[in-house]
Amino acid sequence: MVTKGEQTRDMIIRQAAVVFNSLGYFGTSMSDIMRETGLEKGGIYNHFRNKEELAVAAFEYAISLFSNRLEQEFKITRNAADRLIAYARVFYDYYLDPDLPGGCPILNTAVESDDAQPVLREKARAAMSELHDTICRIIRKGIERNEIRREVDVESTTTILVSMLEGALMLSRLYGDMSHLERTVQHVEAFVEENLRQ
Amino acid sequence: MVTKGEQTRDMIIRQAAVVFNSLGYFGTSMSDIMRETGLEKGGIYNHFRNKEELAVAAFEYAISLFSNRLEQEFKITRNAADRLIAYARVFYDYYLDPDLPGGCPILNTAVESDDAQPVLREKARAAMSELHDTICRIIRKGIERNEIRREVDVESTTTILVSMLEGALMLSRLYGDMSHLERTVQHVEAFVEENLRQ
Amino acid sequence: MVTKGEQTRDMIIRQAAVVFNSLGYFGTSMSDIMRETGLEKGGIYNHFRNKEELAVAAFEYAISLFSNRLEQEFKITRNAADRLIAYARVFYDYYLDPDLPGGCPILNTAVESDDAQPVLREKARAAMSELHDTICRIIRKGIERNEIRREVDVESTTTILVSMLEGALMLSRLYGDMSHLERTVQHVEAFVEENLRQ
Amino acid sequence: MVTKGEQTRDMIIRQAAVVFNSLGYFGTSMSDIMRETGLEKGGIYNHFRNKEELAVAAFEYAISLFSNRLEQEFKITRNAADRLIAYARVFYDYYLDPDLPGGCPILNTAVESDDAQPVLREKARAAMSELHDTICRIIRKGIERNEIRREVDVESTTTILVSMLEGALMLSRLYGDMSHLERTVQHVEAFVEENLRQ
DNA sequence: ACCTGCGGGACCGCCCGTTCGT
DNA sequence: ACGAACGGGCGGTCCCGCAGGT
Repeated sequence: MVTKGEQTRDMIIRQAAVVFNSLGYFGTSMSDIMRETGLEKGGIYNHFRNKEELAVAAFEYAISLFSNRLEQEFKITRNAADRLIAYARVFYDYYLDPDLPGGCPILNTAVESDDAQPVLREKARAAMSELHDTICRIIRKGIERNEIRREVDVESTTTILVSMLEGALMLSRLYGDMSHLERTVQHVEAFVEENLRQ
Repeated sequence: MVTKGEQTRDMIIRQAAVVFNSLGYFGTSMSDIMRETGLEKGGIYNHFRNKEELAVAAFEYAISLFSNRLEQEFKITRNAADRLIAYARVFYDYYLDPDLPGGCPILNTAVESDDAQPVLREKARAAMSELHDTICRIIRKGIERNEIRREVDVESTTTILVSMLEGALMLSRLYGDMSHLERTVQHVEAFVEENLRQ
Repeated sequence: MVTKGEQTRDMIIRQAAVVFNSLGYFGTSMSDIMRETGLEKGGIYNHFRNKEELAVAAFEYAISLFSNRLEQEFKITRNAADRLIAYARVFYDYYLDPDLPGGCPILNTAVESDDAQPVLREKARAAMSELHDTICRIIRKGIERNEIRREVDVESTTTILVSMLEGALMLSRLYGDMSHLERTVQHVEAFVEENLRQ
Repeated sequence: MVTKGEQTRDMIIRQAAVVFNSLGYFGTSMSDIMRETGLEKGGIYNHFRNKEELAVAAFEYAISLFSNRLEQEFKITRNAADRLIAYARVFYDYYLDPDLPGGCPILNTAVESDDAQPVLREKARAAMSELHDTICRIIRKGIERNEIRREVDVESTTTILVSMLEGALMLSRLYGDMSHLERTVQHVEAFVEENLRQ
């Protein structure tokens, strides 16, 4: 059973995720959250001890949205090489129709959180590692299943794929121009076919 | 002749660039700048109308530092294919020994500045375009000089190179682990030799 | 029911009215209000969006105090000619035992508020118009009731009475010498008897 | 001989008088004076020890302008009764074509200066006394010369005349409506003819 | 001798994140 | 869940002294 309080908490998280991902941790004030949720300060602080705790919850929610997209894609894509292409396309689709405005939450948090925000930084690391590991696992499984060439350097390829798409999403968002992501997806497709697929 | 005021102004910019690139625009307070410069508020606001004007000056200074590195590298590298590799290595070197702590100022500013910071956003766009155009020009000249293959898609290749290295620098910084940049540089080297070099 | 917040808000207004009427809008700092109310900045800004909003509320409170005095006098004075004399005496009494130190709030605000303080200026205009209209109405009713001579110029007489007493209060306050108001009240009495009373 | 320095000092005073009379002592910043004079801070502080000293000089200059007007009128008006009317008309003319925007400097200073501005307050008192004494002297001389009735109360009449016109100028300025001063001048004319003139 | 403008530091009005009584 | 109160920090402006150049 879901209590009223949990519903409110979830609503706050959903709304806060939008604001935090758009304006950043420092750029977002609790007043912004108040406006967006329609709650008073006390109502929010009832559910979260402080701004950071809320930001962490919102970040994890944002990550879960993106992960769900990936899972969804991977459900309908069994071949490892295809999955890597699907992964690239998820970034492209995410740009066109994002769950949250403001770009990739992991990159946003990684860039903004410094030594003064260790908790968020750690969360960003964990989320990025999760993404990295997912790609690694796909490649490794692909090698096992003879869908991907045996000589491929798993770690290195993963780094390339992740870097490229994070960078391309950032570029497309900076210019409001999807062509950067478009080209990157095409490049990933060619790269997979020429260098990875068995 | 350089007046005392200009010297002070430059000093403020240099110190501010460090802080802004580490903590971000919102994360940086004027008190941080005061502490770093050793000046009082009045002393700083004598040279800059407001925080944004200082941030813009600091950003432009940060960009100039990175550009100088690139130029320096390009001075000792004539071949276009070698220049692209040199470009990748500049990111790697920048990570190991950065002019400013905090990573790539362009990416930082691109990620943090939203619709509420239009001036900084535009500056980030301009700086990124400058970088993009530099790479484009190298490839195009390489094609003219028969150093790079005729069939190479200039724009697309540039997007890939820029995305990959911005993304890789972000990854290496997030983990404090240079291996991401290392692998990316190796990948760029291979990519240049196999796909670009004539 | 009166909430705690309303009580506090009223208290702030009462205290602020004292300070604003003494030191003026610019001369009063929020720290002055803090000291007087015993509240912290946040406690005050909870109830008023900004200094101007507080100043307006304080001004309206100050006006209401003076209006109450007038009403009180007019309750016990039915004859129009007597009421005009009572009106003059209210200024005299107000000097001797003011609700707020600092003189006439309307004159203070009229003099200090310029084009940069349009809201306060408008409030001062409205309050002065209210006062003017009150005197006008008394004279007009007095003419209807044959208490005041038919040939009296209502508007002109009102202007004279208002000007004279505002000016006299200012003079008495400038010198700390009630004789200016004393003489003016005597003059009003003579003026009413010789020129106005039927 | 007038040195360059004295010229500059006078120019500063003239410009400052405009600003101080418009915005008040607190409402005027030294930057306002800088903008108006075109001088730098040091250039101003060379001639005046601090803001207050400048304000005092500007006030005295403003007073002198008004006094000159009065003197001018009194030069061409020998009869005492006529002089009192002329005095009223000077206020009217001053409203229509002021030497300085912002109304009567004496009233402005009297209203704004409180216990925190003892020097300005004293200057305002002195200037008002000067005006008061001038009117007193006219009436007294008028009595001596049989231009004004013997039984007139000099002090009281002066207070009435001064109060009325200061008040009326304030009213006309508050509303931007000269009719208040117009009526007051007419009333003074009638008052002089009926009550004062021999 | 005179002016310029740099730098200081207190203070401004305001908003922040937070606590706690209701 | 509200909203009053907190207290400190925000970006920014103030007035002013003083070193240094002409």
